[in-house]
Amino acid sequence: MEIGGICPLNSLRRDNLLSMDNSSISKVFADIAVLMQAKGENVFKVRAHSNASDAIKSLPFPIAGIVDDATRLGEIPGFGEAIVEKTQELVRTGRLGLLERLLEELPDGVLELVQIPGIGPKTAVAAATELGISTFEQLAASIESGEFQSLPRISKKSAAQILRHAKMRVDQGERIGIGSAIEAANNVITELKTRCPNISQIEVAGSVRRMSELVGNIDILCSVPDNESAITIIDAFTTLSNVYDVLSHDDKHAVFTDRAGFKFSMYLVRPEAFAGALVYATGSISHGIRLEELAAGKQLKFTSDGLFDSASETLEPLDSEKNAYGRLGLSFIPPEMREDAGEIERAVDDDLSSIVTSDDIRGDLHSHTNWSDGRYSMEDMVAAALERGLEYLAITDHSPSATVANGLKPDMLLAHNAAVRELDQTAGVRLLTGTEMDIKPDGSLDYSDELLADLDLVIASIHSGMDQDEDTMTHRVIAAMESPHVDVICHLTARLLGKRSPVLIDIDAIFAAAVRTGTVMEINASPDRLDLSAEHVRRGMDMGVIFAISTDSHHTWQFDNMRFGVSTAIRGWVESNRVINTLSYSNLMAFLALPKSERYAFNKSRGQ
DNA sequence: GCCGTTTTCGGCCCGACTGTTTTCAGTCG
Repeated sequence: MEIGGICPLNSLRRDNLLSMDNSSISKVFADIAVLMQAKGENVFKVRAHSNASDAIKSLPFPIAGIVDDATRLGEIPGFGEAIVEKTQELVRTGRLGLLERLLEELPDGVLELVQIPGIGPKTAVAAATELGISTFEQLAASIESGEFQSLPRISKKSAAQILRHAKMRVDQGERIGIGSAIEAANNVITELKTRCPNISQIEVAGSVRRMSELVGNIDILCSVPDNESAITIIDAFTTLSNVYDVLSHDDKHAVFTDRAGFKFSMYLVRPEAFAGALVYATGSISHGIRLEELAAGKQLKFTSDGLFDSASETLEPLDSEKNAYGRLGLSFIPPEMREDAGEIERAVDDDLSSIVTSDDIRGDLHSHTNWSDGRYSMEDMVAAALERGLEYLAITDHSPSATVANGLKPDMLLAHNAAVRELDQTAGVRLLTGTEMDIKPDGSLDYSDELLADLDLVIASIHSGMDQDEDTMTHRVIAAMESPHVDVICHLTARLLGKRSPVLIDIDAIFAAAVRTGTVMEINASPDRLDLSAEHVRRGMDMGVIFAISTDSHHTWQFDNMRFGVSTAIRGWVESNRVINTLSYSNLMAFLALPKSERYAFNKSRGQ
C-alpha cells in the first residue's frame, strides 16, 4: 500500500473479494428447502436443508472462513457430506447448481409468494402455474378479482388474510428492514476500510442512522483530505464486491445498486466539514430544512458540505455533531429523533438527557435456551450476557402450547427453575426464573396460577390464532393482562418486520389496560420484529405506559440486538425512567415483589 | 439428507387449525 492516504486504483478486483456472509448462504439453503418442498421431495430431505439453513444462521463466525476445511464444516450440526459440498460450491463460485436447476424446473415467483403467511410451497406453485402470479402486486390483484379463491383450500377468509400481507409487501416496495440494512452498510464500510486503510472518518447516515424501520437506500458519508484520495475512494466504492450497477459517480459522490436493486450512495467531504455534513446527511429532509432556517437566523448557511458563515462563505469549525447543534442554539439531538417531530422545539431548552440510552440498560428480560427453542445452553447464554456487562438476565423459555418450540411441560418448568437458581449461585449475572408463556386463543394462560406464582418473571405473548379479528384479539390479550402473575406482554403485534403484518389489535385499548392493570409492555429489540413501532411507543409514553426493552435472544450474539430496541425507544421519545430494565437488580426485584396495582406508582417515584 | 449405530439402514418433532374437508393435505409456529 502506498503512503499518503492513497490506495492503488483497482488494486483488488471484486472477484477476489467475493465472500458470502452467513445470512446469504443461509437463505440459499432455505430457498432450496422451499423449492424442494414445492416439488414434493421427501420431507426429511427438505428438513435437512432447512436445518442447515438454521445452523448457518446461528453460527457465531463467518462460515466462508472455514470453507476449505471440510472437517470443520462437517462438525456443524446437520452438516453431512452433501451439505458440506454444496456449501463449498456456493462459497467458492458464488452460485449453486442445485438451486439453479430447481429454479428452472419451477415457475417464477414461488420464492416470492411463499414469503406471504398463508401461502406455502404448494399453494405458491398452484398460483404461479395456474394463475401466472409471480409478484405481490399480481397476487393482490388476483385476490381482489376473486380469481385467487379458485385455488384449492383457499377460502374467502384466508384470501382476506393473504391480501392483507400482500398489500403490506406492495406498500413496502423495495425497502428492506433496518437489521438487514445495518448489516449491508457495515459490510460496505468494512470492505471499504480494508481497501482504503487510510480512511479516518466514515459513517452511515440517512434513514439507516436514524434507525427507521424500513429503509430504501444506504447513505454513507466519508471524509477525504484531498482530491487524489477522493478519486481513490470513489474508485474503491464503485468496485466493491456487491456492486451490480454504478448509477452515477463524480469526484465527491457515487451511487450504485446491488444485485437485488438496493441503492448505496456515498458522499465525500473534507475532514473539517465532517461533523456538520454528518448532521445534514442524517436528519430527515424536514429536519434539515428546520436546521437551515435556524442557521439563516444566525447569519449561517447549513449545507450538505457543512456549516458556513453566510457573509464570508467560510466553513465554521466544528469538531462534533454536538458542537454543530450547539452552534444552532440546540442541544445534541440523538440521530433517531431527527425527524422534525417536535424534537427541535424540545432541544431549545432541554438537553434530552432523560431519553433512554444503551448505557442505561442494566439487564435483559427475555431470552431462550436449548431447554426450548434457543440454540445455546443456559450456561452459554449466561456467559454471553456476562460478557456484555449485563447485571441480570431472565431466562424465559417457552410454555407447553409452543410445541414446536419444545415448550416446557410443568415438570420441566420446575426443573428449569431449579437449574436457573443453581446457575445463579455462580453466574456472575443475577438470573431471574421465568417463562415466555403462550396466551391461548381464548385468552387463557398456559400454566396454572400455582406454577406462575413461583416464577420471578412471567412474560406472555401470542403465538397462535394470529388471524383473529381485532375485538377478539384485543380482549384475549387484556384477559391475560388481568392475571396478577403476568408481568410483561411481549411482542404485542407479532409482526415480523417487512414479512408478516401485525395482528389486528386495538393498541390504545391495550395500553390503557396496561396502565390500569400494572402490566409492562415489551419493546422487542429483535430487528426482525421491532414489534411495537416507534409511533406505538410514543403513544404509549403519552398514555403513561411502562416498558421493558428486551432482545428475545435465541443465540448468544443476539444480546447485541439491544441497540435496535433502544433505538426504537429513542424514536418513541422514551424516558429512561419509564423502562424497568434500567432499574438495578434489587430495585427490579422490589418492583416485581409488589402487587401489580402498586407497580406503576412505585416506578413513578423511583430513583435509578 | 443427516444421524447414530445392534456400522448399513430406519427414524427423523408435532399438535392445532382449516377447508367448495369426509379422511387428508397444506400451513403455521
